This record gives sequence, structure tokens and C-alpha cells, in this order.
Amino acid sequence: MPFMVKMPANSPTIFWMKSKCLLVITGPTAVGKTEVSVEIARHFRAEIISADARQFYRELHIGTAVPPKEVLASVPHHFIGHLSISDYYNVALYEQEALKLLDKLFRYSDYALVVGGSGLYIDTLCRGIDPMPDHSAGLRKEVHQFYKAEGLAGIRAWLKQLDPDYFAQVDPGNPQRIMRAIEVCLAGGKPFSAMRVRNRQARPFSIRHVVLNRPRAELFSRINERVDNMIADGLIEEAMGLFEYRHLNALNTVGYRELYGWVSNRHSLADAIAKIKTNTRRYAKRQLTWFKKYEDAAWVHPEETSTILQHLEGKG
RNA sequence: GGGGGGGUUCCAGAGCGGUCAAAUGGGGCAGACUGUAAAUCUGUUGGCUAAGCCUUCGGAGGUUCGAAUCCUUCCCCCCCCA
Repeated sequence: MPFMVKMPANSPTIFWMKSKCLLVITGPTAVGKTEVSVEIARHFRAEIISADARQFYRELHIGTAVPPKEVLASVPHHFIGHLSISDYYNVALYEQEALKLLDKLFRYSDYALVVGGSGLYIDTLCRGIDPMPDHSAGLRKEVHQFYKAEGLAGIRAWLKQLDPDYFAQVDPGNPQRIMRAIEVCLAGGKPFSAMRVRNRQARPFSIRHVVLNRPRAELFSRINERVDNMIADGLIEEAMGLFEYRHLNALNTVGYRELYGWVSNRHSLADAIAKIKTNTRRYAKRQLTWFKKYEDAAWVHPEETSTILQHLEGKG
């Protein structure tokens, strides 16, 4: 009798067998995930599910280091360029869609391969996220306007009133978090903290996790080099072609925002490029910090393919 | 050759007799993180046998109870006149 798991109400109704395995390859930006992914995917005859939140947008290529055409053509990839920069999207939608996709993929293969560096997205796919009320974009705008008018103190006071428990926990200086909590309280009619219970969802498949990493100096010089290549490949043109959309969240992205800062005369081109490099390095650092909590993950150098395979086969 | 400005902790740049291991910014390092996540935010940043001590503010002397801060001198930068 195969091991069966009851799925939560909002998940696909099918029951999956525990023999299915989700392979996760993550690691900081520019570590070399794309390069190894094809070989791994072929080995397991798995399709690739991207977990790179900025590769979702079809208008973004160079700045988000989307895998080259040959790579995309050699193994089926999902969640790359499936959105437009003007689309609204969030992790919960990703979770839903990815689970639905897995449902399909696992009919043909025992494996699926997640490749990407967006920690929150990977976590959500692997363990779920508490259900939260949906709400209109208008509500977010409203809260944001209140913030602009009343400042940090204003939204803090508001949150304190709506959800004193969460108020006691949030970073007091983080407007984004405070505003989100307010939105959710308003939309759900109850405190955010009552909904954010961090329930871990059981998944009907096993998960094996590899974090790719390199010595810091090596990683950083790859980042610097990659940024130069992006510029040579036409990042400036790509960014400028999207100039009118620069206010969109999707373009609040390393590699784009710095160039907009340059055209807006906030700094020189050379400074912009230097900033892209340092901001990318910082991003990589933040990713690494996030990945450190993956206790079951194996950390390996991307060139050690056989070690990677070993871990993904469960022999690690 | 004459006149003026300046050399400060990784960098830029405040400080201008005690409250200075030295503001602030940058960078670095560390961290947080349940629907904006390549986002957003926080801490830390001379050394140590750490509520104390030691070594820092171009070099060397000096004044003073006490100097990054005042004086002398030396070295090095920059600007103006020649």
C-alpha cells in the first residue's frame, strides 16, 4: 500500500505517492545553478521548475540571468517568463501553481527539479504557507498612502491597534512588513498574527535539498564578472526599453534600479555598474544567510557534480 | 621662489584641549524574514586575558594634570601668484 497523504483543501485533489521526490538545487546568485541544472535534470529525467522570482517576468532576460536558449531548449523549464512585469504575483500563487504542475509532472517521472535562489519561494513550495485573505490592490494602495502621509509612526500606531501581538514582533523600522500586516488585518477582519501561525504543510513527496556554494572570493569575482558581461550583452538597452515601467515592483531589481538611478542623474554610469556589483554581492549574502537554516541540505561546490548527484539520489 | 589649504580609524569626511576608540556617510562583516523577497529591515565595524586595559588621528620633539585638537620642526599632498 503506497504511502498516502491527505492534502489541504486548497491543493490539488489527487493523492501522490511518497516515492516521488522533489529535488531542490539552490544557492546564491551567480554560483552556477543553471550550469549544473541540465545535467542533473537529464540524470533524473526531471523537468525544471524555476524558483527565481525575477525570472518569472518575460520582459527581463539579461539582468535576471535567464538561462540561455540552448539550456531552455534542452530540458523543459517552468515558471520562466510566464508573467509580465505588470502582473501581480505572490508566493501563494506560485505555491498553488507549482503544486499543480508537480501533480502533472509526477505522473511521468519520479523526480522534479527545482532550481532557483528565491528562498521564500522554495520554502513555500516545500512546506507551504499559511492561508491569508486575498485583498484588492486598492487596499494596499490605501495603506501605502496612509504611510506616505503619516509616516512610520503612523502605520506603527495603526498596526499596534490592529494587532498588538505582531506589533511586538515586527522590525519596528520595516515599513513593508508593517504595511503588509495592516493589509492582512484589514482584509481578514482579524489580527495578522492569528493567521500567521507558521503551520508546516506535509507534502506528498519527499524532498532532497542541495545548496550550491563557493568560497566567498570565488563567488564574488564571478558576480563582478557576470555584471560586466551583462552590460556587454546589452543590459542597458534592456533596462532602458523598460524605463517607463521602472516604478513596477518587478523592476525594483538589482541591475535595473541602479541604471535608472544613472539616467535620473543620481550617479554616473560607472557608479551604477559598481553599485550593481555590490548590490548583487549583498543579495548573495542575504541568500546565504537564508539558506543556512536548511538543516537537511547538503552544501556542495557546483563543480562537484558527482557529489551533487549523490546527495540528490539520497545516498549522501 | 612667494602666498594659502591640507594630511584623522578600510574609504570619504567631521572633530579643533578633557565628556574621543573619535560624528556622519560609504564599504565590509553578521543577522532578521509567511504573498513587494534580486524586495524590505536590523546589528556591528582598532586590539585584548573585555563594566578594565593597550595601541590609534603623517613623523619626531615640546607645552599641559590632560593633546586628534596648542607650539616647534621634518616629510608628503593640493591650490594661487611667480
